[in-house]
This record gives sequence, structure tokens and C-alpha cells, in this order.
Amino acid sequence: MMKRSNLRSENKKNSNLKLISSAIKNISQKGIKETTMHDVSHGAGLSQGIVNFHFKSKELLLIETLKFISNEYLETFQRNIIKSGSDPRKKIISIINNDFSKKICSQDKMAVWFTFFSEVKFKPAYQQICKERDLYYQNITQNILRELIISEKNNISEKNISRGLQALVMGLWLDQLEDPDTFSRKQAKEICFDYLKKNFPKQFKNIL
Amino acid sequence: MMKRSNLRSENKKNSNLKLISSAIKNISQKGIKETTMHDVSHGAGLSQGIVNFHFKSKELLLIETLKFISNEYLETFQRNIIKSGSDPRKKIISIINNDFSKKICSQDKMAVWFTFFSEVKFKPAYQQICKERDLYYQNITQNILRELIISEKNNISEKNISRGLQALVMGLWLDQLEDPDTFSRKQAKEICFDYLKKNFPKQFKNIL
DNA sequence: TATCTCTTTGAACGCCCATTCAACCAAATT
DNA sequence: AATTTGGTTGAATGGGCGTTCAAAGAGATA
Repeated sequence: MMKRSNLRSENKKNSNLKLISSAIKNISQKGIKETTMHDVSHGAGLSQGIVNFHFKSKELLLIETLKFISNEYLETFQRNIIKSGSDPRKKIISIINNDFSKKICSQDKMAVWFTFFSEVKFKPAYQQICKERDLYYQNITQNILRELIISEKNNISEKNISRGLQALVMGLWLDQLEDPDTFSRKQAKEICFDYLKKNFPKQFKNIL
Repeated sequence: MMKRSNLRSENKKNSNLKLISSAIKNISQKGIKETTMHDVSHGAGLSQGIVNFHFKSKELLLIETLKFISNEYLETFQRNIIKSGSDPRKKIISIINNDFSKKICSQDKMAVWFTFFSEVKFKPAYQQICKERDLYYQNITQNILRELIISEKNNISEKNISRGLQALVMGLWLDQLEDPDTFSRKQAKEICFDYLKKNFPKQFKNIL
């Protein structure tokens, strides 16, 4: 009973993963609607009907794909915060470093994110996934910023600054999409760090 | 010769406008791919084949639609700057007020913008239109910020701050889409004004 | 009024693509 | 080895949608 069928369930997981990866690649190159089931299955080295077998429908494949990149994001997000200890300054810096890391802030990933964002308004399933990720980010970030506000002894609005920072990050992500030639991850980080420096001058004077 | 056919050319313009308006409405409710030619023509009170007559193809209709909202944006943008005189502080404030005005920052318009943004990567025509608008915005904004930097006598990077401000605006626009319930245009403006205050404390101390 | 030109109509066409499914194969179980 | 279970294949199906076009309608022109 312990040892559930082995080779098979692994192969199944492999196939699922290959299909999702293929979906990501295709979506980043063509968008959702131009990506056909054939594209996805053949990109994964499998054949036509397989996506429907594993995911029931195209729509459900897309939802799993969004969940996948969302989880991927949250995992590195969490891992980086834990690694950076208890100093709120280091924590917030690690969040920004993560948001503009090569893995997270790649052109492909950004293309996929914004493809889903653009459908959030009419697809409740997408909205829920995106909102959950956002809430998580907001909670963590807001707590860190609260600590910083207290230490700094200034009276900034906690909500405004956390919302502002998140908007800044998203806006810079969009830049990467719209204008990949002049965008640089280094500059994006600088801009975010400047934002922190201006709001918490005492605490970041000697650290950034 | 002067008086070119009258009723006809006006009706034609009317039809064009009705079709583009219908396209905007439909796209904001369903996205590009779920918006059919039938939806657009019937939304305009006309019949099936008419879009192809006026715009040749669906793709060309979409391009004209994007041009339309882009021009609409730029017109109010320019008008507001002119109205606000020569004080760079007033100019930049008017830009932000415009960006978060009811007309520009409506849920519908935002949905349309982001639908197009998400396809920018694979549609050169969209990219060009978006980039032109961006460049215009950037040029104007950067000049205003340069003036402010000089008056303030601080050594901020002109490029970073203008890119940052634009990203902030876009990020807040996206917020309006993803999270319409908690988004407020008032808060969005506050966040942008805070950004200015922190970067130009002397000049905005008594004005915001 | 008669003719010409431009616009509109909506049925018909054909392509594309998600989905289905019978047949097949390979792994697990007995 | 025989049987059951689960995964894979790829041809066939059917619906949806962009586009076409002949015919009709409405303005302009004479």
C-alpha cells in the first residue's frame, strides 16, 4: 500500500510538467489564443489528444500553468526572505533582488504574466490566483515596511508605501516587456532602492 | 470641387467611429480573441461584413482601435499640460491628475490598454504605437523633471526618476485592473505625489 | 428622372482548432 | 503468463469565426 505505482506515476508527473513547460514557452512566444493544443503537445514531444487526457480542457491547462508560475514565484520569494534573516532592511532588499532576478524577471516569464493579467477581468479563476499571490506579497511586504516606519520614526502611510512599491515593481516589469532594448534589471533595482532610500533615509543611508 | 460629397463622408466617419467604439466596449468586456466581427458590427448597429469593408480585416480594425485610444490619451495629456502654464511643478501635477482622471483611468480603458500590452511582444504594429506614446510621454516628463532637479539642487538621476514615475503610474493602472475593489484613483494620485515630495521636498513642501 | 458611385446587407464558404474516441501499448497485478 | 489498469496515439468530428461577394439600398451627379 505504501509503495504506490512507481514508474507510471512518475511518467505522468513528467508528462504534466513537460506540457506545462511547453505551454509557458508557447504562450511567451505567441500568446494564449495563438497557442494551439497541437503546439503544446508537440512542444512536449507528445501527441495531439494528450492535453485533454491530462488536463481535461485547454482552459484547465491554462489555469494549471498560471498556478505553476505563481507557485514558482512564491517559492523563491519565501526562500529569499528566510535566507536574509530578521533585519527588515535585508528582507526588503532581498524581495527586490528576487523580483528582478534573472529567473523571475525574464522576458518570457513577463510575457506569460501579462498575458494572464490581461484576462484577469473576465476569468475569475485567473483573478483568484493572481489575487492570492498579491495578498501574500502585500502581507509580507507591509509587515516589513511597518517595522521600517517604526524604526525610522517618520509618519508615512504604511498602505501607500507598500502599494507604491508593489506598483513600482509591476510597472518596471511591464517596461521589460514593452521596451526590452533599453530595460535593464540593474536599473530597475536602482529605481526601487532609490524609492526605499527616499522613504527611509536614515536606515538605508549606509546600506545601499 | 471644394465641397466633396457631404452626407456620405460624414456617415462613413460615423460608421468608423461607431465600429471602433464598439470594439473598445467589447474588448474591455471579453478581450480581443473573444470579440468577434459579429459582436463589433452588431454593437455598432450594423451588419456582419461591414468591418471588412471599412477596415479590410480584424487585425487592421484592432490597430485603428489602439491608435484611437492612444491619440485620445495624448490629446488630453497635451491639453492639460498647456493649461497648467510654465511652472514645472504644476505641469507634473497636471500629468498625474490626467493619468488618474475618470476619463483616462477607467476600468474599461485600462482593460483595453492591458489587452494590447499583452500582445506587444508578438505584434510589431502594436509595439510601435505603444512605444511612440511612451516616448512622447517620456520626453515631456523628463524635461519637466530636469527642471525640477535643477531647482532642487539635488543630484538624482534624471533617467531613473522619470522611468520610476512612469513605472509607478503603469503599476497603479494595473492595480485598477487586478484589484478594482480596493483601488482608488485618489490613493493612486497620493502615491504619485508622495513620490514627487520625497524626491523634491523643497519644491513640493507647500504645494501638495 | 436616370445613371453612377459608394455603402450596407447577410448568406455562404472554408479554414482552424478544441475535443472525442477507438485502437494500441506498456506497466502493474494476479 | 494472463489479465487489468492506465497512458498515448492520431484520425475524425463539429462548431465557431473571419472573410467573401452578389445583390440591394441610398447618395451624388447629370
